[in-house]
Amino acid sequence: MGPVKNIPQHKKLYEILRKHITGGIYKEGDLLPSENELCRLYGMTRPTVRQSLSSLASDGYIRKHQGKGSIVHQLPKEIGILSVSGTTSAVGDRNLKTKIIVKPVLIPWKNDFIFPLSELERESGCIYMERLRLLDDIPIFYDISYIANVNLPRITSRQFGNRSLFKILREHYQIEIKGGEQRIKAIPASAKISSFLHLKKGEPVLHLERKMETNNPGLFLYSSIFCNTEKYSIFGRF
Amino acid sequence: MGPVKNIPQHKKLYEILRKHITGGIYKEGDLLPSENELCRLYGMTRPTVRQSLSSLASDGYIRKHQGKGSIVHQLPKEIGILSVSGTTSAVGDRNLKTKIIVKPVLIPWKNDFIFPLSELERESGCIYMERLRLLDDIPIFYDISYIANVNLPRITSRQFGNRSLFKILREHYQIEIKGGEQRIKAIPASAKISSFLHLKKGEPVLHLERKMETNNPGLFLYSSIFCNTEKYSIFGRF
DNA sequence: AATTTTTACTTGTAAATACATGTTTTTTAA
DNA sequence: TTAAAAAACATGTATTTACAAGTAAAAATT
Repeated sequence: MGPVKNIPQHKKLYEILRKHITGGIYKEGDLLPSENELCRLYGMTRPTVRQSLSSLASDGYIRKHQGKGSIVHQLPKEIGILSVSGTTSAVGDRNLKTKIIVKPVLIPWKNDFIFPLSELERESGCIYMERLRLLDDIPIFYDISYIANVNLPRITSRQFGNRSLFKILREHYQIEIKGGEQRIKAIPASAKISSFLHLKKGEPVLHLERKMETNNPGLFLYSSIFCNTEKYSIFGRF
Repeated sequence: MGPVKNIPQHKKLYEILRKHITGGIYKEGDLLPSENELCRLYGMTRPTVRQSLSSLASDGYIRKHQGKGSIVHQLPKEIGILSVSGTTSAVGDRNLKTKIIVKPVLIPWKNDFIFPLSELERESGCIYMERLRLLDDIPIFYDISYIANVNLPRITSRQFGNRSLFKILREHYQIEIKGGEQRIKAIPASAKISSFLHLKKGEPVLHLERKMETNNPGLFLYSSIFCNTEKYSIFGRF
């Protein structure tokens, strides 16, 4: 068993309400119970409840209105930590598949890597993998992931299957994504990318370069993602 | 004079520290004064100081590390509320120009507008404008803005010049952007877009559709933005 | 009956306090 | 001299209390 962490109360309530919203118990436009009511319901004080609500608001699950209350907001569908919204209809519960193109392997970092690296990261080497993600059997994301090889024993030999990389990192290594930064560009599809994403060469592709921070300071996940945005858009809040 | 609002203390400190960071008083990697020190310096209590710091952290200006302190983080250059990072060098203090293509005019909303509209917005009509924004005389953004015509007297006759639309809304109408959502796609440049952005027709263009929330509930800004991302990337945090 | 005022309830801001937990430096002991 | 222990200091979590300000419903007034 991994180390059982003491989860703070405000995080517990955040998770409870988040699941109630994503699970449909609270629907879009619904008014959440008032802060004082949540205090009574879950035995917390108002500052604690407010911390949960403010996290939910900044993550886009609710809107707060002074004098009114907290109103549930519509959510996009999440793939990994990328949100997608369909251009014609809602993504909903569509068929989501992941295909491993290159299984995790340990390689040296490239000299001109897309983000600056720390010495420790450079020395540790790079765990590299490529994945293709499909929605309704249409390839949407071509994903190249890079992680520094620090404290991730046996990761290159793990069975990934359809499970998310993030899930494996969380469950086996207690690593959670806390946030990150990204650069976004529109580029013409290369021969390789176009074949993976079923596009013609030169057609527009969305390119994301991301650096993700984890609860382990010093450990970052990097990814270079190519998206076919013909039918779906990337959705985000700011 | 417009109504002078009581600005909360945590917001004041947020602004002070934000300006110190963007102004270079605190540089990247610097350790901010500790929470208790900030309390003494600005005569606030720790919860108030913490609220400022947590806002700065969620906006990407600092990173907090338990036991260590708050560390200043590198920032991208902001254009409007879009961040840009150069692919070759930092954007820094480059020449930024705004060119009005279509001056603000009042028109009816299109039936198939990019976002769903409330009845009040539909009835009020739409203030429409088009702008081109250049970095070092290279056109980077082609911007179409839509605002519902509610409580914005004389806006169509105002002189915009180089001033930001956001600045005018803030200074003359006390309207501030609180956040929003966006859809991102890569599309081929149309004839019109390609001529504005100095690209060939069909070349990849980044397309953003944004809905921005304001401090006036019910009032939203909408924009459709086309970006030339050949030399610059859109930068964001998540 | 319609309008205005009051009241109750909502979230927002802020202070004072306490203890937990992670990090760094200093002190102490081997 | 080195290594372990303690202290000092950082942020994290949580409670209690108080009042401000926005909203909506109830009550009073016209």
